[in-house]
Amino acid sequence: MASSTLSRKIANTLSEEILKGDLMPGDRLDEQSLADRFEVSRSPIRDALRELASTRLIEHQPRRGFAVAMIDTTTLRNLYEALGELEGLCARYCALRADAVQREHIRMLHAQGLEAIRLHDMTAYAEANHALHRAIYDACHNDALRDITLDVRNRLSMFHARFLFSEGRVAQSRDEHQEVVDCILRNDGDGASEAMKKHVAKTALNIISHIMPDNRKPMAPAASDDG
Amino acid sequence: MASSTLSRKIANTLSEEILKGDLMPGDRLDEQSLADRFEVSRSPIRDALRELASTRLIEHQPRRGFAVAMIDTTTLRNLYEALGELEGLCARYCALRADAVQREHIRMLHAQGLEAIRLHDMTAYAEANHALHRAIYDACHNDALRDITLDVRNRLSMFHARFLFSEGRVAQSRDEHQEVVDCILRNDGDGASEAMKKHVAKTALNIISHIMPDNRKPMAPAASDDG
DNA sequence: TACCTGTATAATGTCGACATTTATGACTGG
DNA sequence: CCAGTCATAAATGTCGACATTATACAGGTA
Repeated sequence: MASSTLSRKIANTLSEEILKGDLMPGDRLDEQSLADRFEVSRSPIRDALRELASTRLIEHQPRRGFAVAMIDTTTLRNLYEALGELEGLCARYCALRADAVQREHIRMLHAQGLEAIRLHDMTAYAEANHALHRAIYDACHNDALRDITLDVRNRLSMFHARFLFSEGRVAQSRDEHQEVVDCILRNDGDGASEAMKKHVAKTALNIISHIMPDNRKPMAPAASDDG
Repeated sequence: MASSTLSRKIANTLSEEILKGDLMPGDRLDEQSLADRFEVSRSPIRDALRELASTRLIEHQPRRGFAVAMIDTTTLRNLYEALGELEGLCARYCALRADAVQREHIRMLHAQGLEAIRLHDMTAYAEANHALHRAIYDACHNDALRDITLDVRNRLSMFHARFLFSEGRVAQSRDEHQEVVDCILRNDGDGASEAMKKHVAKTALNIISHIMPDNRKPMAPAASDDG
């Protein structure tokens, strides 16, 4: 249990808290406070923060410390545009390259999502949704592309986690997923790419439209609106 | 300029040395040696190495330190495939969105490259080449996409620097650039994307073909020395 | 001879303290 | 009452030392 280094475990903990939304964009990460909290010295804290900064979840400015990355609306739009293109590429390569096991896995994850919707289990749907996208990255047979896409998605995860589940959005998202999966299963690279790009674009529109109203502040995700 | 922190200056220095090829993939970065060399303690060295690791130019393994990233042939192919797609996207958006100043800048950089070739000044050509690609990223009007693309290109820069300038490759590259620039200047997004993807693919093929035969040190972590 | 093992060395991980700089706030002058 | 300046304080940057662990080498045994 003490196998990995302290700093890595601390980085993982902080990462989860940011992804979960416990730490909000703009929150400062005070080294001494974190050292007190984890009952270690500042050295492993510094290492953990530098490691986290590599994911761009947090930002570092010399002599001003670390803070959870602030994302303004322009950057948010750019990131979603990039994510759409990247996921489109993953979907395309996935449709063209995925092996039988991977296709079956994707089909099953989509079915799990459908079942979660039927049961109105939004937590299960969120997990299936994430797993489905992840499976498509994995099946694109390009680890570099997968990693890049995953990094962008992680940077946006705090927004996803909060705004994904508005009323009509889930049904829409389900249908979009259906189209992506259909294209992948019939080896339709162009179709999968286009369907995925549209899906991400609509997700982005949904999320940005929720955030735009209180755009005054540098974009901290406001309170969740789902139950 | 002694303004920024020690660690940032050290990171920049090391980054340049890796990009230039002074430090080769697999070279270990000993903290104490670097501390002695820069005449500082290990703390700023550690910070610099963590910062460099965020660019994936170097890798970190717990209790095993830092080393210049090793790139096996599979990863190299994947990175070039990703780079082709990313640069294709940048070229597309550039063709559709670049303003007059940016288009003129791109046209001028291409002309500089042509002039460098006429003068057989390979250093000037390398600079113009890099600046042209960089200008296309900048003109895509998506900073996130630009940063992602630049990161991938930097990870590959050490290979570019070594193998870009084989005999016939420069003329070929020049013609490919010509096509990309022509497409951009006539707002042809699809054409620019396709031309750029082809250009990167041929660059990759050229470099990989140089590396594959004499499978020298930079590559192959698993298949080490029995071949 | 080959392989396992134990020890010794050297590297990274961690710690506490000091130095430097930025930010905060009070005080004075206009 | 507001603006500017100086002083205090708190945070990050840097340092040297100790702790822990991986690596290498020597020694012994099958």
